[in-house]
Amino acid sequence: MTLRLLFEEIRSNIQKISNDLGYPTVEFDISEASKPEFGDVSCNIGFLLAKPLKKRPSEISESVANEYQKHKGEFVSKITVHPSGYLNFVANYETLARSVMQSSTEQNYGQFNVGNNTKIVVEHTSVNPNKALHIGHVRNIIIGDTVARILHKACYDVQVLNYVDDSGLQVADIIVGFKYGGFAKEPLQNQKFDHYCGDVVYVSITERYEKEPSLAEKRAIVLKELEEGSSEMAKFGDEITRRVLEEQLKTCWRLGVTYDCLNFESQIVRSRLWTTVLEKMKSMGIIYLENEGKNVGCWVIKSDSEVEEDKILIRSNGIATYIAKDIPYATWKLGILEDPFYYKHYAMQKNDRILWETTLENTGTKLNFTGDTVITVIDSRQSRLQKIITKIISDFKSKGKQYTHLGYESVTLSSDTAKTLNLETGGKSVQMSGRKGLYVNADYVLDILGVKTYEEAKKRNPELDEVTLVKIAEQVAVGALRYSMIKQDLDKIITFDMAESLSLEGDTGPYIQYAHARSMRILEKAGKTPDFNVSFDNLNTEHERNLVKTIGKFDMHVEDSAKNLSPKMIARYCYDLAVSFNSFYEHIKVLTAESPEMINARLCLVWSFKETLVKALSLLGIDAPARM
RNA sequence: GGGCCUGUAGCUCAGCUUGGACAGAGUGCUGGACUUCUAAUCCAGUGGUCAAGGGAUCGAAGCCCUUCGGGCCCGCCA
Repeated sequence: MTLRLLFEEIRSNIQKISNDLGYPTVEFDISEASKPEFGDVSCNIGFLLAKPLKKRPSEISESVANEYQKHKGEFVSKITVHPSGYLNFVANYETLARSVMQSSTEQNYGQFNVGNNTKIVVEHTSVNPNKALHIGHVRNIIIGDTVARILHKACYDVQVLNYVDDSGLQVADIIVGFKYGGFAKEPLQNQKFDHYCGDVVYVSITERYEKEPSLAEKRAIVLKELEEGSSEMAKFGDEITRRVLEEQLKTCWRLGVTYDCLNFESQIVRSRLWTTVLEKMKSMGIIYLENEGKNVGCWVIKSDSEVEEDKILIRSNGIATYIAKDIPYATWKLGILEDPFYYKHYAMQKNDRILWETTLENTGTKLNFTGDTVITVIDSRQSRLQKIITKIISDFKSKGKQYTHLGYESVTLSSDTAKTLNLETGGKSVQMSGRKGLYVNADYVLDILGVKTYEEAKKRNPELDEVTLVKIAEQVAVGALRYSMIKQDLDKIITFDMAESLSLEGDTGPYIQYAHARSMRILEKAGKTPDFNVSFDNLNTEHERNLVKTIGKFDMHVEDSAKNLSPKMIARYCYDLAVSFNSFYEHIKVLTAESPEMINARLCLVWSFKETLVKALSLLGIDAPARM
C-alpha cells in the first residue's frame, strides 16, 4: 500500500491516545511535514487542544508523544515535538519502501475508490462543426478528457460525450459561403477541410455580410432550410458539417482524446425530446407565457431577483433560443426522459474504444450514455446560462441526479502572437475570435512543436530510424501542449504565446517525459528485471527516500483530484514525481552502485518510479516515450 | 447598475477548499557540474509590505468586511 497507510496509522493512534488521556474530541489534521527537517508527517493536535486544556501546544504534544512512544506501530520510527507545538513523525522507511514499491508494480496502482462505480457523464469539446479546433478549444478538450480519465481512475463509470451543434447560425454561414459566396467545395492544395471552412470560408463570408446585404438575407433563408430536416439544403449542410467534424475528430485523436458518443443537435431538435421537456416545464410552472410587457408572446423563465432579466426560451415567433436547446440535452444526459435515439457505430478509436453516434433511424441498437451525475465542460463565460440550466434540472427533482457545470477561464492570445495575426493590441492580450480570424489552430501548434521536438530528438538520438523519431516528436509535442493546458488552475486565464509555447524546459510536459526516458535507459542497460523480494533498508539517502515517498502519494492525489474535479493536481503530481527522480538521478548511481544488492534495490526504485509515472501521465493523456 | 473570476518574486504561476513551524516552483539574470545511467538535466546565488485597509483569532497569503486595479457575463445572437 501507500503513504495513506502511514497517515491512517498515525491518525487512529493519536485518536486513541487522545481519548485515553481524556482530551476533548477535536478535528486534528494529519498532514505532510512542510519541511524535511521536521520529519515526514505532522499533527496539529497540540494547537487545537491548547485552549480547552489551558496548556501550551508543545506541552500537549509532549504528552501525546510520550504515549505514542509506547507503541509506535508499523510505519513510524520516530516521534518528536517541535518547540512550536507540532507533533512530528518520521516514517519507518524500510517498511514504507517495501510497501510502497511492491504496490507500485500492481496494475491498478493509484486507483482510489471515490465513485463507487457511479455512472457519470462528461461532456466536452462541443465545437461548432464549421471550423478547425483552435487553441482555446484545446483547453476545453484537454480539461474534459483529463477529468474523465481521473474520474475513471477514481472508480466512476465514465461516459464521454461530444455535442455537435450542427444546426446553428455558424453552420449556416459556411453553407452560404459554398452556395452563394462562390467558394469551391474542395480546398486548394492539401488543406484540411476544417481549416478551409474556418480560415477561409467562414472568415471571409462574415466579413462580406457587412458589404453585401443580399448575402445576409441568404443566411436567414439557409438557416430556416437547415432546420427543416428533409430539405436539399439540410442534406448539403449535413454533408459539410460531417466532413468538418471528421477533421476535428482527427485533431482530437491526435491529442489522444477519445469519446463514447456523438450527439447531434439537429437530431435533438427534430426528436420528441424538445416537446416533451417543454410540456413538462409548462406543467411544472417552470416557464410561463408572457402576456404583457416587452416579452409579450414569449415563453420565459421568471427571474427570482429584481435586477436580473427574465430569460426567454421561446421567442414570440415560436422559435427556441440557444439556451432552450441545451435543456432537453441536459435531461437526456441525465436519463430523466425516455431516450428517443438509436445508435450506430461511428468509428473505432485507439484502445478499441468504439465511438457511437445518435440517430433517429431505427438501427435496432439501443445503448445508454446517461449518468446520475453529468459534468458539462464549458468556459465560464457561459456560467450564467449554465446556472439557469442547473436550476431547471434541479426543479425536475429527479432523485440522485446532478448536473454540474465545470467552468474554466478562457485562453487569450498574447500581444506578440496577435501581432503575427496582424492585430496590434498595444501590449495587451486579446480574446480569440473565430469570426475575425483571430485564433491559432491546434494542428498548427502541434505541427510547429513537432518540428522542434523532432530536431531535438534526432540530435540526441541520431541512431534512431525516421518512423521512431517522428513518433517521439509527436508524443512530446502532444505532451507539451496537453501539459500546458492543464497545469494551471481552471480559474486562471491562459495567455497563449506561440514563442513561449515552444519552450520545453522546466515545468513542462517534456521535462516529465524526459525523466521517464532516463529511467527507461537505466532499466534497459541493466538488462534484467529487478527482484522486489528483498529488503530496502539500503535505500537510505534523502534522494531515495524522497522518491519512495513521492511514489507512495499517487492515490492520495487521485482522490483529491477527483473529489475537487481538479486536473491540475495530477499535473502537479507528475511534475513532483519527475523532480524527485531527476534529483535522484543526478546524485545516485544505479548501475555502478557498490554491491549487487544495492544495484537491485535501486533498480527496483527506478522501476517503481517508471511504473508510477507512466500511470500518472496516462491520466493526463500524455505518452511516455522510452527515448527522447 | 448587478453577477462570476482574478491580484503572491522582473515575468508565468503553486500554496487559499480544511488558518499554524523561516511564503514555494518555473522562467529570467549570475556562477558551477557532461572521458560518468541521455545536460529537454542537476546544484548554488539573485529576487516577495502575499493589491491596500480594517476585523475576529494565541496565530492570517489563507477566514469576514471595505476599498482599489484587471478580465468576463448580463440580446426575441449562438
